[in-house]
Amino acid sequence: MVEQVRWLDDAEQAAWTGYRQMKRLLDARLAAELTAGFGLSEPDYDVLSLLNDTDATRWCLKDMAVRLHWSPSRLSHHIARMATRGLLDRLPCETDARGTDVAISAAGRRAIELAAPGHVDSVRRHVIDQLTATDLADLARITRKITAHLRSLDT
Amino acid sequence: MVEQVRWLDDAEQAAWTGYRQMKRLLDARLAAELTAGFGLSEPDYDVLSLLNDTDATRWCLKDMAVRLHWSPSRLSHHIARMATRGLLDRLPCETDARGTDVAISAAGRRAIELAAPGHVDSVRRHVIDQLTATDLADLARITRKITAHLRSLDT
DNA sequence: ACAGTTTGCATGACACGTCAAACAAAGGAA
DNA sequence: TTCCTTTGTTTGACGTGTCATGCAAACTGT
Repeated sequence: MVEQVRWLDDAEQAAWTGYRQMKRLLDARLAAELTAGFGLSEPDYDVLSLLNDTDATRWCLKDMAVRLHWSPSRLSHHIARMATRGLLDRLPCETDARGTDVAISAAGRRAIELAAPGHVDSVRRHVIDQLTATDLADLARITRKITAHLRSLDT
Repeated sequence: MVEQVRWLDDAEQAAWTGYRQMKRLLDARLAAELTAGFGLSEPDYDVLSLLNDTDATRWCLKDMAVRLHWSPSRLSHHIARMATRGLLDRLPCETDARGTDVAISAAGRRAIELAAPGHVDSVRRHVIDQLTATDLADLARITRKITAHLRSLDT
């Protein structure tokens, strides 16, 4: 007995393929501008923003992973890559001998402070400025619904 | 002279971070269900869908790349990987000795016909069913605006 | 016909992210 | 204490996507 498949109708297709196309083009564009202008990837940007914007001078990986919503493995790999580039320093955690702390380096601070205005400008030009206030509210509402649904599946 | 940076206000932040979070969670979820259920990745799915849904028994890489909006390099890499898994066959193009044609294999056809209903169901459960008809129209409109803007930059 | 350019694709090096496995330190129960 | 489990991190293998490069076939102008 084959279950009936409900394929997507035109309106559903328009939303879904629209999302997929926007995602591909937008991510490529933002990554390209960030890399070309400042030699940073989006993950680099996220890590450095966290380290630069908060008062804490050091973060342990565990807390960073939660804050960034990254897997521990991903964070470990990425921190290792960034450390070899001199963007940050790894230090042994003082309160837990298993842990590793991360601190932003002078080069990392220079990089993020140079890149931040340009990246915000990219987001503004390619996203915010293309949409009305209503669009922005709609997008926030839509993404909130789907995000909430997906988070509820993991509990 | 430092230019003034217009950081994102709350409404803009809500839309932008909402999009980024949804993207990460949604992509991870859909990829996981597709892989776990059918051993296909999303790129696999896109390629096989194209080969299976159209009347043409073979496609040349060039045309596929345009149709999928993929870079030639990406397509070449991916076709190579899929060919080693037996999902499709590579044939010399008959009208252009430089070209390569691709045809779906029996295994590839089985895979896509098995996976398609499940994948559509994933999309329906995690996206379509979470949104109202208004949401879907809003999403289509928003993505169309941004996609059109980004495409206009490449011309 | 021939030289120069363009086109179609393959390849290698690399960055990114996932999973599974490994490991030492920490914590808890006896 | 001793044992067992959990936790924090690292590592390796792999799939994926990008860029730069290489190369042969196709095209173009003379």
